[in-house]
Amino acid sequence: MLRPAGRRGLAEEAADRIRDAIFGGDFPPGSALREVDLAAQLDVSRGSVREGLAILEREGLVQSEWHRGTKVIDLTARDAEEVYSVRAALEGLAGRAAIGRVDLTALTRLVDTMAGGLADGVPSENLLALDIEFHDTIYQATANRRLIEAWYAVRSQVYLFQLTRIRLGHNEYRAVVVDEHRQMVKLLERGEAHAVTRFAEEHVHSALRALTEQLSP
Amino acid sequence: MLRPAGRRGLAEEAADRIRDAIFGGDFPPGSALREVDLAAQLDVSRGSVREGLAILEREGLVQSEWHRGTKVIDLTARDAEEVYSVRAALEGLAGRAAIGRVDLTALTRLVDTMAGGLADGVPSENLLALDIEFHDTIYQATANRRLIEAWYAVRSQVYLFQLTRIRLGHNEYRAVVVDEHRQMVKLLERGEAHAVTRFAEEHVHSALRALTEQLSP
DNA sequence: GGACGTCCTAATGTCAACATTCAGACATGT
DNA sequence: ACATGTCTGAATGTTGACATTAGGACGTCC
Repeated sequence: MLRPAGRRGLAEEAADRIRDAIFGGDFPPGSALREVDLAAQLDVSRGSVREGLAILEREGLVQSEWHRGTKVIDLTARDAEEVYSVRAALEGLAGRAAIGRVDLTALTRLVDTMAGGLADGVPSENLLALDIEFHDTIYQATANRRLIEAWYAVRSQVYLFQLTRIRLGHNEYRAVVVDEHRQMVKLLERGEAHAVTRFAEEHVHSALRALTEQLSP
Repeated sequence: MLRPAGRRGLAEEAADRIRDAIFGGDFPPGSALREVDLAAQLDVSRGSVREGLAILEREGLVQSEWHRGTKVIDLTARDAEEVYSVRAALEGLAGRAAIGRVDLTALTRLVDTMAGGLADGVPSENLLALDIEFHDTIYQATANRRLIEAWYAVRSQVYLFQLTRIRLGHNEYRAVVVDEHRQMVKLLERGEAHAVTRFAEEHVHSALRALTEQLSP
């Protein structure tokens, strides 16, 4: 009943800090991440920072070039399209595979918390955290390690894109989050694979549409 | 017209050598990859080997645990199911996105080479290399970097699984490769997204079935 | 003024020494 | 015999020094 206890190294720690800093806006898209600076700020060796940056590159949050350093990714409309088209395929598969395995009460609780927060005027960033946790729960339920890996490879990028969606698009996000996720729970409960797949994909595509409207003009 | 010239570091080099060794059977599934040994054999520092192993972990070929070293992945039926279900979703998306962009003559040439090799009694390993190149071509044509990344995250595992399919299953692979890929080209030419998606997914699932028949009994 | 070659600097790439952790062998006590 | 505690060796984790590279600043030549 006990999950294996995991120790962590400085690289994971560094990756966490840098990721949070990127989400927090300390390193805007396109900015350079210098290993020496990061090492000094985090008080770890450059080697550990390097390894941490490799983790973030795996998540697609940053990009490294030979002897040219690593930069935070850009957030162009094309990038959004790439990320969300892959995400749609993954969410479709995940939804299908999660039928009969997800803890529906846990999902409902998450949606209820979102609804409550929405009514109480909680900042959209917090709703987004619940949003992601909702999808994490589904992926975990599939117990498909490769699928979960593939999700992690876009998750941070999704997070970053959704943050800009929130920050640029006023209340558009708040207007749809709760309903869309509650609908997803309902379909998962009904258990029709085809319907779940289609809705999950549509859920992602609608997010993309909302985003591109704010990126291009 | 010129692609940017890419320099490479020792880490990529090390990753290539180790990957080839795994494919070649020098490190069977489950075996340990000791950094000191590898560093000595490759005549590079442990740091570079470490970074190379991180690359292979990104490809899903090996798995590392904190202070417990890295091992080559296992090839259980469950692992095959995980890899191929994700691959099916990706191939479906890739096929759809490649319509109208992929170089159909290049694909045809690949299939023809396969057919010729099949008739000439070329080893199945070579056919497999062409098989993978066929799919690489499709993914590249999509110009979707995230999709290509996701493909790279399963590609080496697919390679390894297909190698065991070849080595255990005598001529089952040779009997279907050419026809399936020629059919794929035909559908890509016709350009109906739904048909391409469905066939690409089925193509992967049939490979999974052939594989599980040889892994479980 | 523009094309070219030469430095110089600031960053990354590589390495070898040191620190830490794990897993098993062994001993001890009950 | 079993459980527990201790030790040890072999591996990984971490670090700081050194090597290499990219790209700009500068000067020269035409």
